[in-house]
Amino acid sequence: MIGGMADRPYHHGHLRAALLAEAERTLREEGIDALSLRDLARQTGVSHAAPRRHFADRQALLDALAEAGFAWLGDEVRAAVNGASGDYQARLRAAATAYVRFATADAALLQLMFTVKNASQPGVLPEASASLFGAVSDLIGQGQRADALPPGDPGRLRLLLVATLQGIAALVISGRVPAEQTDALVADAVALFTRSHN
Amino acid sequence: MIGGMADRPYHHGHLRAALLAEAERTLREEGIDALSLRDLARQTGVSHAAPRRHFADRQALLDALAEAGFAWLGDEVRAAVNGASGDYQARLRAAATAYVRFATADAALLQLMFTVKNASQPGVLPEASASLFGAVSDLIGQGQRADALPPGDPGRLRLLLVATLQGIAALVISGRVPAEQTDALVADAVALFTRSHN
DNA sequence: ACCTGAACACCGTTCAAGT
DNA sequence: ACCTGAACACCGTTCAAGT
Repeated sequence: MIGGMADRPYHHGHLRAALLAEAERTLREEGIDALSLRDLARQTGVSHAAPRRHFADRQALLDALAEAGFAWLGDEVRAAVNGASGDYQARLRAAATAYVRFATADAALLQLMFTVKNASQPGVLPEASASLFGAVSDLIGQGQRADALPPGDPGRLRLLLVATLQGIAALVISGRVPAEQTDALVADAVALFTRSHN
Repeated sequence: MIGGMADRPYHHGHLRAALLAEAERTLREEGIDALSLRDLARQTGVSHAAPRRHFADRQALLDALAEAGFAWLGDEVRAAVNGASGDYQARLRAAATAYVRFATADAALLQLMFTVKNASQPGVLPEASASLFGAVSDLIGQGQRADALPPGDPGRLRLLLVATLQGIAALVISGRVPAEQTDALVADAVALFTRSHN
């Protein structure tokens, strides 16, 4: 045997996780068009048909990526809220900033999360996004109890807040908002929600 | 000659327009994954290499579709504003509803408009979206003059309004907002902007 | 249970050649 | 100026077979 590299055993052992990690990197660095199952198999050192065991088709892989993305974004938003000091508006701004930062750092992933033709397993993605929506729900509840947000159906207010953050992210990603204006726009959005309530 | 159908002449004559029309239909009815240059050529009755004369590559076709989409959406929003009767809030709501209706009726096209990896011709897409942004700018100006919208930089308010509409559309398209709740969410958004100013 | 290798039907893109 | 036909290097997906 020349070269001395230990041969990978016939069974990879962590193929599913390896594929997901490699896919996330490719998605972030090169965009969704560069994401091919064959290429992923090549970079992971298995045959082109091996991924089939773990992902029924390309869409199943994309769904899994979106699912992981929701969990991750939910964690980021929660961490930003918990780590922020200051009044309610400051905490809301921290959460909003974390959201938009995630969106610009991993634009293709965010887009994947908010498109979803038809999840292979119906109900999986709504469940995954519940983590994010739950974090925002907590934040809404706090704001309404502190009279820092307008009263009314918290569910609709939550949707409206997520929509606004999502929309800002979309504008930044598409280049219609220059990167320097991002923070100001986020601050404007937060001010709009907390207007005459601080 | 059997069948009697007049043979298409060697030169199609309106190939570019025919390709765009067919592409718009496919995009709307079957989504972006079903949009292939070869299939488009087939359905238009030319060889698979013919589209190359009019669109350098697949991305150039997508850019052209996005460009047309912006012009169309701008027209829709303008028409809604002009056709609405009632106070300012009613006109703003009409515009917002037109936007979201467009988004849900042609989800894949809207997504194309707000992704844009890198337009083949830099500057073409920003120019096309100016039609939409101009319509919204007019609406913002009217609102601020009538004291129906908060004062401040109209440019930022415009971005924020577009972001909110875009975000609502994204939530509806991804199925996170049920279709029945769409109108209520749009009304909430409009109320948020005009709050304590009507 | 997990992976390989060959096969099939598609793509986008290129380019010499035809009208 | 516009379109064709063959060619190239890719895909996703399927399936019998190997370990």
